[in-house]
Amino acid sequence: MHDIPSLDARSFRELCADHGLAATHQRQMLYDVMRTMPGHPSPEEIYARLKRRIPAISLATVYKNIHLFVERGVLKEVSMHHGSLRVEMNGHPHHHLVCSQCKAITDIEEEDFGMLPTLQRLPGGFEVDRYAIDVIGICAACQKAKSS
Amino acid sequence: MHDIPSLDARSFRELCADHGLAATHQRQMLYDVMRTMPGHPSPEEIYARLKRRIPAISLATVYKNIHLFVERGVLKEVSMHHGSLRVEMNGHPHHHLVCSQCKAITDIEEEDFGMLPTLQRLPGGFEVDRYAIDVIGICAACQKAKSS
DNA sequence: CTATTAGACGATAAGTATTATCGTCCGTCA
DNA sequence: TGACGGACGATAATACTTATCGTCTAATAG
Repeated sequence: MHDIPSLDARSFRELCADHGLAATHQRQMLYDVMRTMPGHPSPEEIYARLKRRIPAISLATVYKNIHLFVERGVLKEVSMHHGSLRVEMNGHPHHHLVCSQCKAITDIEEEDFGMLPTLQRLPGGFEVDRYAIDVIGICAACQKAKSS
Repeated sequence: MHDIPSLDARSFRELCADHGLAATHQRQMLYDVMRTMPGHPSPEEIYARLKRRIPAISLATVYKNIHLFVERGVLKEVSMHHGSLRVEMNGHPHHHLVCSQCKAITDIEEEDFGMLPTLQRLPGGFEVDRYAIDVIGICAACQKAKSS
């Protein structure tokens, strides 16, 4: 178990400057809490822990700043599919093309991949069932909308 | 534009029998609506369309039956990550190991893949940014829990 | 073909997760 | 130092999903 080195205020200011964000105390603490929590905690879990450092913090601030960090490219979302329940009717093995702008999902057959990933090392005891590949990008419609 | 052949009542009954489900009218219409809607519509969108065929249908029935179909293996979820917002702190290129039971997410470095997928064919105009690979299976802890 | 019964249905209340609004406050720059 | 813009916190509002419960229907045994 090794400690995660703490990000000093100076480099946090630089990070913010690079992404056009004001370097506030709340943001630094939020970032630090996220950095030191293992796994991929939910906003609620982050909030609970952050509240221990800044009791007056609000959950809305956590959401607002996570979204802001994502918008400005400081963080990425784990998945593009977290809005609502979606299911597969397509029986063949296939994967997805996901537009990061409009979130549209298009199926793409497994045969259209020339190569499939193969895992060399796995954490002990994990039993693999299948792969799900998301190809993330910008769809034709959103590109058109952007350039206009 | 070709029509999607409609599933007749007989084969729907077989489908249900195979998965231990009662073949109700609502379920058949739900299944049929989902089958004939393009893309991956949300439960609300499915409900809206289904309501045109069965005005008395309830949104709760849509949710209940989608879940039931998923449980029994008739359908699959598009993504394992639709509970709540999760973000990435991990800077390196990496992917995820996802337990389909407990939904835990573990990072896995890109180097641990011997081969990365390559796309041969793309729908015109889609601009690829990156790949996100989920390796779906059962984690060690859930296997232990299952076997005990 | 009918009676029985488990499971399905629909209405609706409740529970999560998330976002918007708004008044106030703080840091920066003139 | 004063004005301004962005950030904050409280809270209301909204979206999404699940639970509950009384009624009804499909499966099936006779």
